[in-house]
Order: sequence, then C-alpha cells, then structure tokens
Amino acid sequence: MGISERKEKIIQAVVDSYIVSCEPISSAEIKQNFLPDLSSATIRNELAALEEMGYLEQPHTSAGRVPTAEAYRLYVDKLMPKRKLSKSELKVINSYFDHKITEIDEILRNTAKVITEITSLTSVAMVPNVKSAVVDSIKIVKLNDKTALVVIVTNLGILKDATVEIAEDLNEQYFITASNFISTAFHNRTIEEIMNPDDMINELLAEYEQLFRAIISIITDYVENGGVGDIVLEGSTKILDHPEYANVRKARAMLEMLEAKEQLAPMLQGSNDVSLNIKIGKDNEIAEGMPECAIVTANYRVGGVTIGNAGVIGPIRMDYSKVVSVLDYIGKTLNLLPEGKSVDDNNNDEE
Amino acid sequence: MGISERKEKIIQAVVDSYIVSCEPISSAEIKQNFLPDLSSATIRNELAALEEMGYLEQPHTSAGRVPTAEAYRLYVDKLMPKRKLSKSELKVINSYFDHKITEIDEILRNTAKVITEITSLTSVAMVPNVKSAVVDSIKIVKLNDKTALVVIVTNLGILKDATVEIAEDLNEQYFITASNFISTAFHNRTIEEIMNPDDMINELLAEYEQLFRAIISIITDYVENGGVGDIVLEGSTKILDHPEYANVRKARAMLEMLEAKEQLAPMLQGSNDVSLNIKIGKDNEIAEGMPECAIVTANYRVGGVTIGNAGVIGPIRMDYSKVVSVLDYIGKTLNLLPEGKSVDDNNNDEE
DNA sequence: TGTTAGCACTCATTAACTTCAACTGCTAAT
DNA sequence: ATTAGCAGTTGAAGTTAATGAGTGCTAACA
Repeated sequence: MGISERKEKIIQAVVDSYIVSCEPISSAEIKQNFLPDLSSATIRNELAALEEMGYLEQPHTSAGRVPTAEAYRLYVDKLMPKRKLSKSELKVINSYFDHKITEIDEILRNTAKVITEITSLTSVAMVPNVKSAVVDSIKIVKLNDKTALVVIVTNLGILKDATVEIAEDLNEQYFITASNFISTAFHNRTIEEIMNPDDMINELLAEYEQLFRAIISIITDYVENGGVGDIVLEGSTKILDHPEYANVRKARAMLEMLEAKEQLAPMLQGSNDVSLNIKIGKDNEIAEGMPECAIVTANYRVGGVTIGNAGVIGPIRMDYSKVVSVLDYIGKTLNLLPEGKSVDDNNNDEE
Repeated sequence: MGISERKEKIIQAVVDSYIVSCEPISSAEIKQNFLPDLSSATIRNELAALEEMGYLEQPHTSAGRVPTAEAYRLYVDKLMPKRKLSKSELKVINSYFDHKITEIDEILRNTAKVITEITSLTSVAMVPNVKSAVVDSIKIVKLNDKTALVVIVTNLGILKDATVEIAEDLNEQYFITASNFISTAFHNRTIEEIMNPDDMINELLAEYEQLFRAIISIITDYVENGGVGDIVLEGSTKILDHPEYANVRKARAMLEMLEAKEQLAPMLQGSNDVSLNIKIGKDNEIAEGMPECAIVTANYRVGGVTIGNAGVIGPIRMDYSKVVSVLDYIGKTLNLLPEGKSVDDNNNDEE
C-alpha cells in the first residue's frame, strides 16, 4: 500500500521547508508555497493522516508539522529533487583536485576539505580495508645506530612508516639486502596474508627473522589500532552552526563523538558495495546515548580501486539533495584522476 | 606602592573561591572561609578599595566581587599557593613516559594527552624552531618507478618524510650514492642553512641538483606551512565543560580558534627563554575578536635540547596552581628521559 | 465523497508585574 | 580602624495575562 501522490508532495513540501527553516511547517505555508490550488483545510486533513502514518510529528498541539526520520527516509529514497551544482561550486571542487596528487592521504584530506567547504557540514573521510591492500614493496632504511625506518608501499599508497629499533652492528648494506629479500617475499601479497604468514614465508624469512617480526608488529599495530586507516575530520565546529545543537549539552555530545574518531569507523563503513549510503537517525545508533544525527557517505574509487569512504555528518535535517550531488560529483572527479584526464572534461551531467 | 598584606589575602581569597565556584564572591563568604577575625564590613571596605584599584569587579551593584585579569596576574605572580600533586596524579604522568619513546612527535602527543587528563583542560603542544634543527642525515629511497621517499633525520627527530617524483631511469644504487653524498654535505647543518645554501653547498651538490632542489622544496614547504612544526591539540571539547562557554556563541568562537591550529603558534611561542609562560586575557589577543582566555605554556627540554612547548588553554578562571604544578613536573620528567634514568627517581620535590 | 469555510480550542511565547533574597554602601557607634 | 545595623539596589525567579499561530472539527457545498 503506497501513499497517494498528493501525500508525497506534501511530505516533500514539509521536508523541503523544514530543511531551510528548521521550524514546524503549517498548512497555510504549504498552501502558499507548494499547493496553492488546495485549501489549507484539505492540507490539514492530509497532514493529520500523515501524522497517523508516522511521517510527521507535532511538537505540540497548536504547532505545525515536523518530519520524522521516516519522512526523511522516503524523501531521500524517492522524493528528493536532483540538484545541479552551480558553476562556482564545480570550480571549487575541481580546484582541489586539479594538480598532481600522489598520496592517498592527501586525496582524502582534500576530499574532506572540499565537502565541508561546499556543504558547510562536518565531513569525514577514511581509508578502509587496509587488510586487503596489496604490498608492492617494503623498504627498510637505517637512520642511525639505533633505529631504522620501515616503509610499506602498497597499491593504496604508502601504508605506514614507522621506526624500529635495531642492533647497532648492522650496516646499511644489510638493510638493502634485507629490503630486497623481504620485498620479494611479500610482493603481491595482501596485508592480511602477511599478518598470518604461511610456512613458505616463514621459511623464506628465517634469515631476517628479527626484522620480519618487527615488520609484522608494525602492521599489526596499525591494523589493530582501530582496525582501520586514518580518519580525517574536517570542520567539526560546523556542528555548532545548526540550531539543533544550540544548547551546549547536545553540542558536546556530538563533538565528543567526533573527537573519538575511531568509533566513527563502523558508521562510515558498510557502504563498500553501495556507492552511496544514507543513514538517518536510529540507522546509525552504534553506541548507547549517541546523539541523533544523519550520516551520508560515498565509496570512492580511483582507477577502479576503492580508496576510501567520505561523507558528511550532521543533523537529521540537512540538505540531502545538495550533499548527494556534491558526493556524487566528487566521486566522478576522483575516478578520472589517474588517467591524467583533465577534471574539467567530466562535466557532462544532465542539463 | 605595593598593596597591604591584608589586601593580598583578600585577592587570593577571591581568586581561590572564584576558581572553584565561578560565581561572584561576597564579603560574608570571605569572612567565613578565609578571614574569620575580621567583620564583613571591614572586608567590604577593602573590597571597595580593591575595586577602585582595578583588581576586582562587580557584575552589578548588588552582587559580590569577581577578579579582573589584574588580580589573576598578581595571583599567579605572587599569591598562588604551591600545589603538590597527589600520588595518583604522579602515577598517571609517569605512566605516559615510562616506556621507551623515540619520536619527538610521540613525546609531544603524550605530553598533551597527560596534561588534558590531569587538568581537564584543553591542551596544546608544538614543535618550535624547525629552522634551528640540526640535520643528522638525509635518506632518499626509491619506492617505485616514479616516486622516491625523502627522510630528513635531525636532532629533533624525523623532521619530515615526503615523496618526490623522480626520473624513471634512475636505479636504487643511484639513490644510495646520492643519499650518502647529500647526507655528508648537509650533516651538522641547520635547516635554515640548507634553505639558503651557500656557494660551497651549491657547488658540492651540482651533481645531484634535481634531488637537491626537491629536498629544499620539501623543507621550504614544511617550514612555510605555518612556519612551525606540528601542533597537537588534545581535549578540545573540554572547553565546553566550563560555564564561561555555556552559550554556543562563545563556545564556537573558542572552538574555531582551536580548529585553526596554526594561528595558535604565536601564542604558544615566545616562551623560549622562560620555562613557564602565563598569558591572561588581553596578553594573548593576537587576532581581533579572539575569545578571552588564558594560556599557560611550558618550554620543554630533553637532554638539554628544547623539543617544544606544551600547555593548556582555557578560561581565564582556571586552576593555575594545579596547571603550573603539572607542567612543572612534566618538565622534570621529560628532562630525565634520555639518560635512561627511571622516571620514578625524580620525585624529590618539596615535602 | 472529497473539499472547504468558519470557528472554537489549545498552547507556546512574550511582556509586565511582583516577590524574594543576596549584597552592598553608608552612617553612627565603639 | 573596626564594626553593627540598616536602607538601597538589582538580578533572578515566579505569576499572570495577553497574544497569536495553528489545529481539529463541523457543517455546508460541488
């Protein structure tokens, strides 16, 4: 049993209005701005029905209506208008990616920055699935008598550089040989395989056991340190711009959640198969007492390889339409990056 | 013209009380908790005099007194009681530094963390004076056909690792030779000298000019990117715990200032000669419209070498006594780090 | 049967007013 | 110089009344 087209129009009207005003919407408002051919009384009847159905709420008897999470759900799934980004917005996005970028970290940082700049919302970006990264090579460089630097190069970029303690009597040549040896052994293996080495690897690396253990320990540290890669947060104070968080109690709950970045990971993930993921309200109640909010994330690929997720986090009342357009356009832009194609060429959307 | 001892006692009473209550202090309160042998009327006379002198303020006529920045100044310079940290606090601090720490970054991160944990204030830590860091060696490692990693090791730790693009036909041996060559040329030079190479260096490095330029470019990037090293922020949401920032306007001003980390640098610096630096209110009005706050920073040395500044940032009404003790104790702890001495040995303070 | 005008009703918000209590400043006595 | 006593000031909290935005319902209408 679907709902009538007119009801859908009304839901859309309520959500659209509420997104900009953050105040209950009255029947008169809807008549004036969306359905001038109906009387406010008729609209009131519909509103009452929609409230009965769980799409709308009244803060108090004599107030207008406010959308529930259900309404937002319907809105983003079906009713939301496609938004076209303005020329200047496109320009801003392109400017973030129009120069050569080599490090995945930087791509993600830029992605987060540009999302925040355009949407005025707090944005997050993260590298997922470190375990499935494929090792290209491993370099071990002696820095001084006591320490060496381990660099693990993967298809997702430089995974991690960390220092390890070494015996003092090992010379540089030793590390060059070791690097080559270990690189060969690990080449084209995934991080996961290295963490659980099979007999072959174990045997192969017996000679460099100390270094080998150190490398595994670095990788394990890294993977277990939240099980995920870096999470980049941008514009966390934007949260305070929304009237929803006008009182300090709520604002703090939100900011504290953001400050504990690692706990955000499970909410950003889970969108690996889907390119766009919208979680509204209870959808993302990972932890007890988590503040109500909405999270929209996209799964980003560069040259066919998934490099991470990025998106926004904000009040349930957010401009989903704009957010989706931005995430979408950034996705297209990123996908074209490595081919060396100019980013200006991919602006052949609808219209 | 100094002020009488009794007046000082009263200022101390007002500040001490205000630090815990954040509410105007009445003459009766002072009598009860600090000066029971005087009548409240006498205290009122003194309070009026101190207000005249600029040390105290009344929010409104029928309210108690609140200390001005002047009063805090006098308090920290002269009146503040020496606080002894509790056993459990000392334990917490020691636990952050009782294992081998090699990277300066990690020391600073830990420092910030422990400061926040104990003071419940937002803390900052930064590496200053990159320019005067002395280069130990420089390593260039070929990662793949197109990129190489440059690692600059200084007396302050690994200054920066960054990738550079390289010509495809250079083999690994080339970089080993180049590393050695460049390392030798730069050894014991400061970053500043490298940024403005003299003729000798220029001549010496003519052979590796491309790499040489790339390295200088990395260093320049790094130094100009705020002119300072990393700034670590810890516990920024602690700001919201203080009643001073109960309204969102003020909270946002503060948080936005913190988010623009780089701008904090000049406020943390300037304490290179002094080991402890307390800036109250207008003392640190770097930018127009900066929220009123106090900043207490310490200059930290490990083995005689300054490694950075760290401290707290919070409302003018903060527990200076505790903050100073904490920063002080951490300073002593850090200073003993490299000698391998147990951190538990340095607990021979007063009492 | 769906739509609409009309009207009574509800309830948050605001302003005006009152009360209350916390302090002070001042005066006069010690 | 100190102090008791008291009048005076003022914000905070509580009360009441007026306001008006918006609804739900009823009865008439197409």
